[in-house]
Amino acid sequence: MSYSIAKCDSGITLLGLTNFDAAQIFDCGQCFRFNAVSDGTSDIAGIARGRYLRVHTDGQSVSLVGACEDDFHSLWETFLSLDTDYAAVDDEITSAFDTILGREDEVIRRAIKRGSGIRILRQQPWEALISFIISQNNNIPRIKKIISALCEAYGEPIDTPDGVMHTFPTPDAIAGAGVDGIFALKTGFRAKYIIDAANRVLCGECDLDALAKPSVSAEDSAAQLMKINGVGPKVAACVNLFGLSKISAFPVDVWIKRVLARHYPEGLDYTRIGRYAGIAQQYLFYNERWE
DNA sequence: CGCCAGGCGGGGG
DNA sequence: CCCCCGCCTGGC
Repeated sequence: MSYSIAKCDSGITLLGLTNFDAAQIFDCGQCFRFNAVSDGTSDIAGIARGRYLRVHTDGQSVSLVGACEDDFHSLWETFLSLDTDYAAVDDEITSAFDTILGREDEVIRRAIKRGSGIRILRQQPWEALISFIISQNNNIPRIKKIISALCEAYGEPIDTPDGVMHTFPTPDAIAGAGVDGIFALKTGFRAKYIIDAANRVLCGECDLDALAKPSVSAEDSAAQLMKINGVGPKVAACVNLFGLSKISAFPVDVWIKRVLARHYPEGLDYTRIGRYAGIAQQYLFYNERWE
């Protein structure tokens, strides 16, 4: 999985990086704030961790446009999960499925092959929490629209090469908006959930930094998150997986239910997949969603 | 018009 | 404990 970092005219280039496909990573539904840059390139750009990131892909190499090495080590290496050996992860997932089913599983092999460029982004816990509360009973275009409106209304503006963009609003900013302010952004019945989340985070009742500690299990973390009104098992699992680095979390949504019914009619005990279950979930999801 | 979209809370059986 | 309904909104 070794790759090298080089400076280039536009930023930094990552050479020899495998298991990395920007289109898959930013289009597999884990993240709602990145989009194709509309300038003829197939670059993908957005705001993460309060900073602008633009990913350019050119054949074998991936470059982070406008980034310097310090940015890479302090932000993007972690955000993009480049410290994880996905080839090793894939092997472990494959053998876990074989063990659970007691046979060679072609379904997970195909899903891994198709989604081989996916990496789980390490998003900020607070952003993941609000994003997946908004995602419930909703579709991706509208989720993106609502989150964008939320950032424009209550985030901080930052200048980028693509114009003014906005950071994700703080719990304080969202709580200050009140239910009416959040409802005005077309969040519908989720407005009161979003405010409840902000209030619980602000008063310390929900301590996201504490939940992010590796010593806190995914189960304990989910139990804490589900005290928030509007957070059930699915949203909690997504926050664990995408915001709290708890990669064993396995969100079960309608697409995964479809996968289980169609491809594992004899049943699949996904609680036995193990420490990389969340990555397996992404492969299965991606394979089903964009079949 | 009705139905659905990456769920969840609340009520009734 | 499980099942089922309603829910904001936009797109079809």
